[in-house]
Amino acid sequence: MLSLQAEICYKKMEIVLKSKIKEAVKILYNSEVTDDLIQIQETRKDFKGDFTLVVFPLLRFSKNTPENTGETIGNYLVDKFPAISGFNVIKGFLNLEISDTWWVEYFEKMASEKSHLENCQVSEPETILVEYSSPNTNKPLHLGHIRNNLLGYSLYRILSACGHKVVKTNIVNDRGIHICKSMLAWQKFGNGETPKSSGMKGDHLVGKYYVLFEKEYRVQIEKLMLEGIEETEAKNSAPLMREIREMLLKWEAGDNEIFDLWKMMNSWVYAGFDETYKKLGVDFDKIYYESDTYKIGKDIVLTALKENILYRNDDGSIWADLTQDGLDQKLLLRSDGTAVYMTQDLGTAVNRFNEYKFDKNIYVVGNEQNYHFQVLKALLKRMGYKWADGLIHFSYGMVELPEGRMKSREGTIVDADDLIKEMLETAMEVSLELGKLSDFSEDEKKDIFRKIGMGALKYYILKVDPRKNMTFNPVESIDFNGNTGPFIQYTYARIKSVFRKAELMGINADESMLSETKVGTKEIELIKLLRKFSETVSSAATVYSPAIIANYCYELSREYNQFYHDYTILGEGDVAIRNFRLVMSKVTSEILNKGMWLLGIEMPERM
RNA sequence: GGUUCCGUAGCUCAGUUGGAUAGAGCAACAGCCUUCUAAGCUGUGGGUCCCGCGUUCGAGUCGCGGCGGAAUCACCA
Repeated sequence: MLSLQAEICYKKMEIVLKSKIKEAVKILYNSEVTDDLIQIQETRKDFKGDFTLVVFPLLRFSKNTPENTGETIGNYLVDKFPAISGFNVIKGFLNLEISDTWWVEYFEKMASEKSHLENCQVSEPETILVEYSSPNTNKPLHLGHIRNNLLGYSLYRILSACGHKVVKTNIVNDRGIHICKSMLAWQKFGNGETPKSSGMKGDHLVGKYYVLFEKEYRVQIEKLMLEGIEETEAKNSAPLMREIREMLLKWEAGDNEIFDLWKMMNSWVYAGFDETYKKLGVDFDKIYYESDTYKIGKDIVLTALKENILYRNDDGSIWADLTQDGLDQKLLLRSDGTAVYMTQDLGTAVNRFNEYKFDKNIYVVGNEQNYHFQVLKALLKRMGYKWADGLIHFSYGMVELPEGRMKSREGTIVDADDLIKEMLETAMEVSLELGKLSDFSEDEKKDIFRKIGMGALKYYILKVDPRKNMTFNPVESIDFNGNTGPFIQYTYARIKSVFRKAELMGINADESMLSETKVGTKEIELIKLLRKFSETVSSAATVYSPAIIANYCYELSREYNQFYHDYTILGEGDVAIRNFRLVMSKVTSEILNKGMWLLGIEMPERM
């Protein structure tokens, strides 16, 4: 065992360095420095050293050149701090070299950790609701929903990993005028078609009638316009529009026939959604239905009206005036008394707070709804709900195709089920071509194809900064080389393969035997990268970005693959070095596995 | 028009609280499998970080002004 000073906290070398530098400035220049002036960063790869102190901010104390200041502080640190084995100064940068001994001891502790998430735990865990998916029950899920679901689910795992109590919720938009559209079309043109009779997945069947409604509605509008009626008027007075308005009224009045129809068609859709969710590997702890919460919303609106927070228009509609908040007038109840989107969201939020007393309620919803959530928060605050500060709109960017936006009218919507199917097929084709799985059973193979195909899809979407709009290129998405999910899975499978062979040779990775080894620079590079895992997870949780973890896993895989290529592990004659490399491989595989797990991506043992 | 977000290599994307010579992948070209999985590794070429001004010892990063793009401002959700 090596003996290092107890004060060297293995978790945060930077913190120790900071205090040492503070001490140095005090003794050398007789000055007190504040923390923000001590800037420590990792040394860039093309320079010698491990940590770098930027000396520019300290010049005001040293009253000397950057070079001399760096030199003086460097000498002091090497003298007083055994973990620092040397230093060099380039321009205003003091590059500190940490001794190999320190790195090895540090790595030994890391290797003994079980989850590698020990350092991510927050001191004050919160109750956090994550709402994601929020489908409409009138059409199947598409590519946009996939991004939503993957982000929401990953966010859940990341926040949970940091110690928060996270509740996955889904709000199903199962009521409203748009739902009536597919119902009406089915009633008129369906001839009693069911998922069973047609063999169609329920959500797709309902979606078919929604599209049919839009088509017929369009025809009516155009006909009216030919008769010289203006477009807005035509849209309002088209017979189909009148009919769905009536239907919505009947629905809100609880009309039996309409209600039964609604229940039946929704049950078809839910069966379809469940299948897709299962394939995506996402689930929910609590599902809310707008049909339950819109009434609460209505009550809230009427109460607020009495309190003069809202106002009633001449036609009976109820509005909020948010111009003082820099927003506009917002309709909350239609003149016929039916609810709108905002009405139910008010109800849902209040309902949820009463149920969970959450610290945060994160809405994973596209950035096209930024305005909606601004209004929602402003409204709730105005109504006196203090917890509204805890509402967070996790606003992610749109998914576009290389040709531009997906448009239902042009039939460019990428269907979730189709896409998943395609990914799995491609994974199968590529795998079979490489022919590495010939000794596997059909079921085992299928499972591996699924992991690879879904891994590729999930990684492709999650590696992009969630806030940014992204382009989904179908050709690129099924590429398994380079910065892709399968690349990371492959790295993992490779390590697993090494361990299978090691077992046959009767070799074990022994974490307790690391200290006596002499390590190479490549090993230390890897240790440095492995060390960054927990801080990567922490910052992913802070800024709500699975992409940070995705890119970290990629970087780690690249680094490991270089190592794997350049050095032999099991063939190494020096037992201590062989063991060191084995332990390092083991930790790498554990961290890759955990990192990808946080993204909701499964890792195959072989591929 | 108002508000919000975005603009980095041919394409898709990284780029920590402002730090050193801006990085990957894809695509193109040239190499590396009798040795732990070549879904890998190495190399070459590729940049006015949209433009301008400002703050700073230092700006892709911060501020202001342009230009370009997206979203939104519905009795749709």
